[in-house]
Amino acid sequence: MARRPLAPNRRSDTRERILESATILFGTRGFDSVSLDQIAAEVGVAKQSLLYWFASKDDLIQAVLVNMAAELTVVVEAAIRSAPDMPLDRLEAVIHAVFRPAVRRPALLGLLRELSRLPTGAAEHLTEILNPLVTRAETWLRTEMQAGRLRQGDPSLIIALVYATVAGIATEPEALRVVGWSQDVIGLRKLRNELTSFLRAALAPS
Amino acid sequence: MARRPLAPNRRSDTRERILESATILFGTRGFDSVSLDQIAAEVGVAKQSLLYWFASKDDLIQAVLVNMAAELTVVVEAAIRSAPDMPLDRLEAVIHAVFRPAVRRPALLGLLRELSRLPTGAAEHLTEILNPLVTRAETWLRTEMQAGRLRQGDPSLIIALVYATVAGIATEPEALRVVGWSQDVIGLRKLRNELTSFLRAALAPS
DNA sequence: ACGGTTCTCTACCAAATGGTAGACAATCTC
DNA sequence: GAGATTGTCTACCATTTGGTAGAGAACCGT
Repeated sequence: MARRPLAPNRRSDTRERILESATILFGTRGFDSVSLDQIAAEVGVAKQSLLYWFASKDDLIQAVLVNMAAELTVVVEAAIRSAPDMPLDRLEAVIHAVFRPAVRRPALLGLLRELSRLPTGAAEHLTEILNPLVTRAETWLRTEMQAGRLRQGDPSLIIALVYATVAGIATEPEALRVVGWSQDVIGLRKLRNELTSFLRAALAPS
Repeated sequence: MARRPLAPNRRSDTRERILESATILFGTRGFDSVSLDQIAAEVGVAKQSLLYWFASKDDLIQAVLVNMAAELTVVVEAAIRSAPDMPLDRLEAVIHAVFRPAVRRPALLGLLRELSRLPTGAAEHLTEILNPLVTRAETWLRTEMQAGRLRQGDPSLIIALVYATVAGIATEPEALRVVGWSQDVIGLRKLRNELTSFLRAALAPS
């Protein structure tokens, strides 16, 4: 005796609502710390409805990650296309693009922190999506360096450092409270700006 | 019928062995993903021996964190005392000091990533230990800036950014494999060096 | 020698977890 | 209107989890 009748439109939006809630919960508290029951309660459905849309918890995790990777890809690609031509300005535009969805939904970047604890099989799928993005950024950096518009350096290392910093910033603001800061002093936006100014200083051609 | 007789020396070293194994497991896989059974198996004792030395899992977590914080404090203080007088050199020495225990035991920095998921009550205790360290670094940076030996900036933001980067680097190397890098290309040591060179570029007096 | 302390163990337990089976209602197709 | 499809639910289950109870061995001080 299903109490909630089907929505008037043909397809239900339950899948999207599950993905959204799961993204937030997984991003803030981690895969293993969030149970299917908690996600279901957040969405407002029974746990078995989750398992109707996603065959297992690992499936749901994978879907959340692919979703996040796709969203990041879109905003980054858009930023690259529309950004100014000067490499440092373009770099700043991309950084801002990465942070923009996170300003509205900080949990998105929190997922980056979880990349080291993927369910088996999810890694390959994600690599397929993220690797082209990274490779593209790498070749772009290298080209600009050879043109003398950026200081010489190892593109892989630079990207890795930026990635690590963004993932680390995503552990905020909870972690920073522990060492004695408030969110007012250290905000996501301030940290993003500090990161870009660091990048400018480190990469400006000498 | 305890099969293993007591060690010849009076105090058993079980507590230390538990702390060491718990540090590695918690640091690599997170608090919630590691069960007491797994830690006990790693140490080679029964789970109930864990609960003899630590009243609960939260107690063990807190002990691990306090241990880590104390170790970090020691190496940082030592680096500050013995480091050269030039602020950028001293900064580099401190960064190296923070990474040194991690080179031998990467899981130690992984704990930083877990600071946002503390059991209730552990936060205050940790703040007591870490906050003085941060405050001291902050005032030191401010003094050097006023003396014109470092570029002007917000000390809190700089420290937060460095902290975020270190915590992010700690999510390596697993996470970086996902975006298509090998550990050979991006190592802990290389990232550390890149971080210090970024800091030098960003903080050198103009 | 003996009683207390220290330390480790086996045996359980209640709760939570991911997942299965299957009933049932609303809708679509014909 | 009949049957298939879609979507949600209740009921249940095996396993794992953090934690308790308590026995017993080795060692200590006296």
